[in-house]
Amino acid sequence: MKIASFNINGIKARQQALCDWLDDAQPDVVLLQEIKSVDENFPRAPFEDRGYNVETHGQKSFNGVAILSKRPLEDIRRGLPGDEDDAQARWIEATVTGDGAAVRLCGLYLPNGNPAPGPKYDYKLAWMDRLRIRAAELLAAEEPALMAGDYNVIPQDADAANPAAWAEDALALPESRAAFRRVLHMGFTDAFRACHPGPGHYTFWDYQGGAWRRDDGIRIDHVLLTPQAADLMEGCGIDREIRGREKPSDHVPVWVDLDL
DNA sequence: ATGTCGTAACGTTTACGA
Repeated sequence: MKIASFNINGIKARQQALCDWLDDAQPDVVLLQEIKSVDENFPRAPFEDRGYNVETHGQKSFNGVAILSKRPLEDIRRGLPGDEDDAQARWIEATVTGDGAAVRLCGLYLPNGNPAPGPKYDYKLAWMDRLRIRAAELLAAEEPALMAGDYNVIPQDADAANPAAWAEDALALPESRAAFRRVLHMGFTDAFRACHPGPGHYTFWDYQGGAWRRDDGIRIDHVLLTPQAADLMEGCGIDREIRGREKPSDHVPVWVDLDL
């Protein structure tokens, strides 16, 4: 089962590009971030026509996450637990069952956090602490599960073409990296790193300054696997090529193939 | 030339978030 994560930067603007990629890549599941749409306005038809079930958790203008799945989605939950006053749509969960096993899917859009320091950075770190608590619950279940999405964290200098340019940025500050490591070290596998060690692999290139042309990218979209999911991994990749297409998102998909 | 893009709004332009 091919499961992908893709920050599409606006579903209205990306509908055609997303459909073109779906037709090429044929993922079984896609976890979407930054749909920038309320649920009522999400264009479901082009995806349902392609055989996907669609579940959204949107808000007006900003953020918003969704799941597309060729197999039925069960036990859907919206919102990251731990703060009932948090109105930002950044988390959605569902279970999908393969031929053998089931996997719990968590799609996330972690706060950017800039400018740091400041209230937005405080919100990012608080959100990461809530993520850690939900992650601990997933591990305790001892079942296949994954948390995939735009983490807005550059884990190590090797995950940036120009790490010096990001040194003071909320995506790379030591506290951001420590919070990400804290989750990883509980027992998750960074799926892409497990398959592809070494530098030069990115999932985001800024629209500005010719970042794509210069390959000035960063790796901030991640798939974290519980041990039971990691044992099922048959491959992982980044669909880098689509960043060069017409009207691209500034992110590209990262995917994992699980033997479910 | 704050150099790009997407979204919303008292819209033919500005503000915000990224």
